Amino acid sequence: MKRKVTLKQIARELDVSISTVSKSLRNSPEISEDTKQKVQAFAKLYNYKPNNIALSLKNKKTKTIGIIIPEIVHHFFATVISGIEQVANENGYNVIVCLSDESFDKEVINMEMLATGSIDGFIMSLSKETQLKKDFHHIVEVINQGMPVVMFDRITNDVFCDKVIIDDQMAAYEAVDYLINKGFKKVALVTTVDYVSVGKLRTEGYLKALRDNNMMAEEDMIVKIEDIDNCSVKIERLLEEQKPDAIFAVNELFAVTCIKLAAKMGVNVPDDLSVIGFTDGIISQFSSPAITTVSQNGIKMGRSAAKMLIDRLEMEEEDEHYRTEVIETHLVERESTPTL
Amino acid sequence: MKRKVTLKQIARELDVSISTVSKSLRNSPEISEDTKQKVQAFAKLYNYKPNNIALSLKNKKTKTIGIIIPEIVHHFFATVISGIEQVANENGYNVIVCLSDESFDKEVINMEMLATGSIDGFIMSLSKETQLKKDFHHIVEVINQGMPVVMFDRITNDVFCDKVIIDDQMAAYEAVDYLINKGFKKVALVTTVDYVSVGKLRTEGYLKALRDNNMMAEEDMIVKIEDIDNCSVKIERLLEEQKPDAIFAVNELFAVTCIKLAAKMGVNVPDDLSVIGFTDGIISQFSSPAITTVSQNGIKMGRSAAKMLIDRLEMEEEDEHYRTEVIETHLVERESTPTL
DNA sequence: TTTCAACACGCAAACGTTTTCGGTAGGGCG
DNA sequence: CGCCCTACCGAAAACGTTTGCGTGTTGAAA
Repeated sequence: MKRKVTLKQIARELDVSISTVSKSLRNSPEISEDTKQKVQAFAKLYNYKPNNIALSLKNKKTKTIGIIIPEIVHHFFATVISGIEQVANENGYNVIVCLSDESFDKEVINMEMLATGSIDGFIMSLSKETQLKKDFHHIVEVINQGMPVVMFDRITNDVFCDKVIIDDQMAAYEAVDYLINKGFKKVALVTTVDYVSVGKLRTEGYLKALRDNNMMAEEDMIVKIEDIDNCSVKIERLLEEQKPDAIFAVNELFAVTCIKLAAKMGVNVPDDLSVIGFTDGIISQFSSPAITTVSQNGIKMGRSAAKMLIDRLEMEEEDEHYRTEVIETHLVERESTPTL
Repeated sequence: MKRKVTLKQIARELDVSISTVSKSLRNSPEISEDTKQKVQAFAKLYNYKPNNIALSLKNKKTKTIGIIIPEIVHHFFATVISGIEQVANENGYNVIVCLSDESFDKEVINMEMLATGSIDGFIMSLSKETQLKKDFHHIVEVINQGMPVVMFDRITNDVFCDKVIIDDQMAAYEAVDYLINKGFKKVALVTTVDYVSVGKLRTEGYLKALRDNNMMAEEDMIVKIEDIDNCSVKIERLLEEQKPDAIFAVNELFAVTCIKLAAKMGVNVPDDLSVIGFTDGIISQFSSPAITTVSQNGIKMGRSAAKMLIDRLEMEEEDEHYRTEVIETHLVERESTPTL
């Protein structure tokens, strides 16, 4: 087992100074061709690679991006990471991933852990608990220390930083408008509790679409789901008592759950009921029927977030002007809505 | 904006030496209570946290685990990361994730990038291209440099290191045996090309199950899929010409594709055809019908891999004795096989 | 022969820690 | 008064780099 070789070892071996070795390897004109050749050959032979940690310490930059997201077993977040990783890779950055598990405390701990030198900047999406508590001091703190933060999807307006989002309200609006234009009169909404920012925005889009089409929003046509594991009763009650002819669900899990429950009650999708989901993930693609959905391009969001962060990291004088990029969405029509 | 404070700054401010500050913060008995109090108060006030990079350089350990996997937008790999992250977190480690994108070159580059000091050890699953080329020099190299590697799922026997796998052959055997015991006579196999190690093992399990039940394996009952995007014709031909009464698919994507194609041809699952998949992911759970599948516990694999790696990292004298842990699987019975 | 530039290289600082070793001052004791 | 011990603190090395600057040698020009 040959351990990693350092400048010092090469220097000792070749009987020159450390700086001579370093300069030779970086092809400095200060060093004679002779010496350079010798050093470079030796370095190649022993497969010398400069130590990243030492470089990080010296340069005060780690070339590493910290990602903090609620969970990773989740199609959307996985695609975002994928997008981030692409751009990071193209620019010589690594990504270090931390999971908040929807917990405020874990989010704080992870941020503090990474903020002490491990990374150059953050890309993050808020945990539910953080959105509920509205406590963002940990984020403000790292920003004040001069570390750039880019937030995506689950963001807050209480923190000034770069952001990447979709227009949740508009996207929901268009989906619901689409249903209404298809002639549906009783469009229900299956959404999250209000403190989840994106859920709230999508709910607002639903309401606005109804209003603009002169339709009344009815309390009973809206179900808010706190916990996916026991939401069946609420949805079943909706289907039974209200008999909606269309449902807009704010994520694909809700959408597929609606379809499954409907099927169990003998309600056929799309013949008796149309369903539109949100987020074009695996479920929407492979469930039967395949689900019409608002596509939210995670790769693009990730790429965009990474680009914004790296741009900010690599500009010389810092810019107090933060940007919010809005990624466009579009409706993917599949089998859960009428085809004509 | 207040930048991060260092020992040196505290020392200057309090007019003591750097070492006094360091010792005070670590509660050394060498320092008087008075001074300790003063320093600790000051440090707390300015929210001092030791710089990770400097610590890494000094201690020659980064408390970071490198993960290299083929892709992340993939339920199984996401669950494995999740498991790794759990154990890593419990032990004060961070994880840095690199994607090989099924490319040999990217796998090599990523490994070399991380191997130069950024991490303490690897957890990885081989890319398809690497399995095809059978070139593992990059892995052997980092191991020879004294950096521990744990391989999971897509492994090779050509490298000596810790491994975490499932018994692919046995799991496949049991699934096929299950089908045969249900009375099915024409059990087809939808698998990958041979160089994917897990695919090959599952194929062998299928063949062995047939043999042990005195059934002939027929060439025409086996389809090997190279590229998921245009596999329809092969599967349709299988369904049409062979009319199998059961299919064992080596992953859930193949399974759901079979079901969808069957449905299009008027073949009902499970009435006319039974299907068993592999990997209990989102697709299996939410497709209609929900798919009976061999469950491969990604969380457990990830946890196990992380534990093996950290154990090895934290033991004082190094152990040349490598372990291979086999995670148990079990069949999750759902709607794509007969219920009685 | 002296002087000066150019060339080739080494020294040392710096990044932020931790830790070993050494040093100083004061007090107690003989 | 002298010695030693203890309590407290600082200097410096070490981790592996990069780089500005100083220095020595050489050759050529004066």
